[in-house]
Amino acid sequence: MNKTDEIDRRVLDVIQRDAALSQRDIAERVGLSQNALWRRLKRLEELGFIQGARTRLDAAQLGLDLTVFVMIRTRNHSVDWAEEFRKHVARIPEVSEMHRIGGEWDYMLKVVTRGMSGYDTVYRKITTGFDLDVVTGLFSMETMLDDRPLDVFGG
Amino acid sequence: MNKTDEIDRRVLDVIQRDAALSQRDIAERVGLSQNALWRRLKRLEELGFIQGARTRLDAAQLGLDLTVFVMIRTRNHSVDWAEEFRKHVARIPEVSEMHRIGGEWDYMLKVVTRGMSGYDTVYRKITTGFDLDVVTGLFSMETMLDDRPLDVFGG
DNA sequence: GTTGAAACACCCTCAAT
DNA sequence: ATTGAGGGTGTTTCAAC
Repeated sequence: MNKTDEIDRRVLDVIQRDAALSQRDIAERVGLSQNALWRRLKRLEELGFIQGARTRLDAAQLGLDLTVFVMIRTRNHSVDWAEEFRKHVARIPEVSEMHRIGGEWDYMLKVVTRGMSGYDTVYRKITTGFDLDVVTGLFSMETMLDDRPLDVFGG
Repeated sequence: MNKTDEIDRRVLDVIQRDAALSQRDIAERVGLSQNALWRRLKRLEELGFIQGARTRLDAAQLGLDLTVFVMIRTRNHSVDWAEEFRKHVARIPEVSEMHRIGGEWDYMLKVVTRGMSGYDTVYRKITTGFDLDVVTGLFSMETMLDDRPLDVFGG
């Protein structure tokens, strides 16, 4: 990691786990004064380590009870087609991630939606207007670990 | 969705996109007074819709430049074994998600780590001490969409 | 649901060390 | 790097409507 030391990592780890902490509390946890912490936070923001904060919602409580990983093989492998496909998928709010992957498949999407009928709707949206070779879903039966913090240390 | 109306959904959508907004700003966006918004937020927290806030960090800037989806087939399918395996995987900080899935594979893990050498280390950690039948990695060549907000509306 | 106000906590900046 | 302090902003809780 460039231009950061151990204390910076600890700061980043604390705030990535809880964005609601006051600067006073963060400072106490990492062993800095509130003033010194403020300057570090400002620097870390300017350097681009910090990308804003999000409130986490309970997906199940919102009725979003089904997670499906969608594997896609395409016939077209041009860069332009890929970007068009990305824009198309970006318009589907149930898609939480999209990766271009290597090997047997070309794309992998993570879909979080409302039951099988919700997935059916998403499936239709994904495939509409694009020439996809194979589309198959891997259904999550149980989310055992979800959305954990990044491994700020180590490495 | 239970016990929530359209305004609640709008509140949740606003705060899931930006946890740093003031109550005054949120209230203005959803068309409430700050006071009324405060009561709604408190209620939404009590009902469990809100699960706290996280600061988002730039993975690439932290050196976390490789995402791998690890597909695992096991020989043991008992509930106890699954829980032991979950605890084992939960101790590996590079694993950001873990799902028990149906079909050809048994588990799918999302790993975010530092290059191929980082993945090799994680691979060894995952497989140490557990009798896994097949372990294969799907490597993300490009993250096209990442960590998008939940689909609060729709459905 | 609303406005207004009071009490308090927090953020940001500056001065001094 | 630290403490201390001041002004501005945000949060929380009232009272009154």
